[in-house]
Amino acid sequence: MTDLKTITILFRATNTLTQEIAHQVNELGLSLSSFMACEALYHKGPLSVAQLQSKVLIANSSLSYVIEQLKEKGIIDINHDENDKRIRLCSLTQRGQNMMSAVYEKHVSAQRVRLDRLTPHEEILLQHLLKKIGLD
Amino acid sequence: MTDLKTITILFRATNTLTQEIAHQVNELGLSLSSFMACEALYHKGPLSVAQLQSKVLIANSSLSYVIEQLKEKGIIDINHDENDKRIRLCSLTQRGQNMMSAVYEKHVSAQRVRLDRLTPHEEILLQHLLKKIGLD
DNA sequence: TGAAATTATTTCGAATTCGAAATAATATAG
DNA sequence: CTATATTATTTCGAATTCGAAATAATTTCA
Repeated sequence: MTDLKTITILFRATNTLTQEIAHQVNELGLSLSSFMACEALYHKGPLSVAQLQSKVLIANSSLSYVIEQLKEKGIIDINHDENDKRIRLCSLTQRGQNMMSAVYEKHVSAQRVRLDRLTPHEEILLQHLLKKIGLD
Repeated sequence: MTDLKTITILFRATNTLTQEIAHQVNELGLSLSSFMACEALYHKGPLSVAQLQSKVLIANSSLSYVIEQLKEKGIIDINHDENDKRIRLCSLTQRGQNMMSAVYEKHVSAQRVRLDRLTPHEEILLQHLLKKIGLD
């Protein structure tokens, strides 16, 4: 192998999924980044800005903007950590919780339709291969 | 399989590569999208805006902006098609050609270091699996 | 202790991206 | 032929993203 065909295919596949998910969450009035932040909070509970950043894969300055958006929409709350006043903890509001429970299963099934083109064995294999090239 | 772990891993891997490539091409004063456009022209020769769009994976309105940037930098030329005056053909200028030949091999080797963590057999397999989930 | 380094987060201005509407040229159907 | 539909591309304004610098709190260590 001497070319970058694999990267082309990787970018294309990611782009297809990204567009599809973005289109779906845009109908909730959320950007993809906002939705990913909500997803993380939905699964992990309250997280600091830095912890969120490691999930959402955008620059810290961009995340500040995203958090502001979610706060304005009443989807998340922000509380400062008692022990370390630099840290701001983000958590879903009741409204945010409700939105995610109303929507998340549908989101999963829609994406699983795609992933289920692979056998379980193939899917594990794909994860394994992607991790190999994706680690820093 | 019932979760979206695979998508998480996919997005992460793509993000890692994207960041790395973007960082490298930013040093040439190019955005990732601009570089991808140049890459396509470097390999395929002159392309219409629509043909470029299918390579670069951004919205047509965004591509107009990217093309304008590249034109201003003297990296591409734009000529209208004789047969169909709607079509604008983009091609690398001599300056653009020179830039790409000076840079492209280094770009490939840098990315191949990553991809060579896979055996050739694994790489083919990865391509195959990604195509399965990535097709529309 | 207390100055210097580190960590967490935000602010700022600029660059990139988007979707929807506009423009312009070509193709099609009546 | 000519009105209509389709195709190729750009324009517009708004949203999102970025990197670098700023701010603020905590830790380190001399």
